Amino acid sequence: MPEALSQPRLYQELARKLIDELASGKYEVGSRLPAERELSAEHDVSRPTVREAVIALEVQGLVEVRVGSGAYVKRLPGKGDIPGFNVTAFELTEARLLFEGEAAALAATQITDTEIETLEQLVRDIANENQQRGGTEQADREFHLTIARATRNTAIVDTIEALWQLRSTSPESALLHEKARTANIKPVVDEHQAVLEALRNRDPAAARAAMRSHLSAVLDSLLFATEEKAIEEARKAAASKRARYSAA
Amino acid sequence: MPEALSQPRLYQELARKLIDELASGKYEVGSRLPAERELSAEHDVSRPTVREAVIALEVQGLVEVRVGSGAYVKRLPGKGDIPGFNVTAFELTEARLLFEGEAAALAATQITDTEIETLEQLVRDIANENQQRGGTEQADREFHLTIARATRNTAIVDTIEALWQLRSTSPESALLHEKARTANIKPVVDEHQAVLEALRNRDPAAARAAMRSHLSAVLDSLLFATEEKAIEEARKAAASKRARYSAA
DNA sequence: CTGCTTGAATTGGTAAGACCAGTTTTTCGA
DNA sequence: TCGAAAAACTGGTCTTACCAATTCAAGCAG
Repeated sequence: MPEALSQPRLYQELARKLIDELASGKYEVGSRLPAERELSAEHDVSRPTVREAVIALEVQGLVEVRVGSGAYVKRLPGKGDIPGFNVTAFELTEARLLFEGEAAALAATQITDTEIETLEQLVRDIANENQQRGGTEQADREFHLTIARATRNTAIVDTIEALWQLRSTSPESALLHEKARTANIKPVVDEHQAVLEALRNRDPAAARAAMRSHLSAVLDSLLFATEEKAIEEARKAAASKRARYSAA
Repeated sequence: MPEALSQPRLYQELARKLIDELASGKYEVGSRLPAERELSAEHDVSRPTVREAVIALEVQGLVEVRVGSGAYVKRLPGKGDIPGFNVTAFELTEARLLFEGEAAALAATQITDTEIETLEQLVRDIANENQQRGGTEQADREFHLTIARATRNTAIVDTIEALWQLRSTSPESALLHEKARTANIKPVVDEHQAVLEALRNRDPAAARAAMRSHLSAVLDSLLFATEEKAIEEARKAAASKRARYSAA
């Protein structure tokens, strides 16, 4: 089930090398990368492979290629650009606690009756999903994204979508969530119901509080699902960190 | 200076087509895309080009290619995945107002003295950047990212990095920001200084307020820089929206 | 008939070579 | 000295070829 690591592909290896070189400061922003033919010889791969790697960087917005001129550094890579770097489920949920809380508050000022109805149906769907063993969490995701869309802000929708994608991208994160979820069913429905209620009343503060409360519960269940000693320390630290933030 | 649109590349055109097909529901999540050779014939391009397009989708997490088997749909594209779809500068800044405000609050509970010093230097750098004509805003970006890193949460850092990247990705957004920035220099330094002061005092509520105030001012300058009639409506709507959210 | 083995067909991975179309640099004549 | 033509360079794309992993069905063994 851990499904074998996909066989490494040359272009990914090369892309990784290039990103590392960028991160190491070998090339400045605005400077030109070596020509494809040079990189080809330098790393002992074919030109198509170099092209594939460069395209990978381009899609990530790291470089910009100009026809007939070359590939230029657009920005330097951050941690998020280094493949194999996984955010933990804790970090992810903490980020959602902060961001989705605010999104819910903003949504409360913009949401339509139609969207409220959609959310009501989704809460029912979530209850159903929890019944079956292999719940897909599709309804859960849709619930949160519907709220995001209710902010009428594309950037916010994109951001929250990205966070959900991270959740499935990071294997560790996905597993831990599944483990925690199956052990803790009913509260989830109630919590979503509370968020919905606050939105129905167009109460930003209540929506924020309900969403934070929900994700705070998720965070707790994650911490609970982790029993290793080493994590125990992190657990306490996280709780204390959250307490100080919430108090403000 | 708007520098001509980069000559279209075939792989991008094909990637766009494929994304549209995914969005239209032609392929379900988990299903397999046609073989490279088929797509090659179908769209009348060479196989290398197909490979480049598929890699573009892969880097965006839309598909997963399995050696010897095929490319499988991993998730369906959201708005953010459709090239040419630009979030407006307003949306972007509004999102930052929400998210970075919270990040600053959390950072206030975690930030180190060293980081405070770094921020002090960055505020000075920002002042310098504003002096020169073609300010790069590099220090500005670094200031905000340093605060993000002080949250000790990778997901938060990634998110805020992504928002800054969006800013440069969207041409419209970048232009408007530049226009607004040159017309409004000094306040920026003061506002950053206020954020820094709150962080120095480890005051989450003050940090949140200062950051929101700063981005609120940015939002105002953006609105001010826009004079078209059509936008005037949106301007009032945005202001009212923000007011209701802030009041909560 | 069932189940396992085996090998052909399919599919992605990579390389090499060629030619085109822009861009940049060099060269050389006015 | 300056400007225009030419050469060199760079990315864009195609074609062909062969390798490696995966699939799947035919065929053999039980």
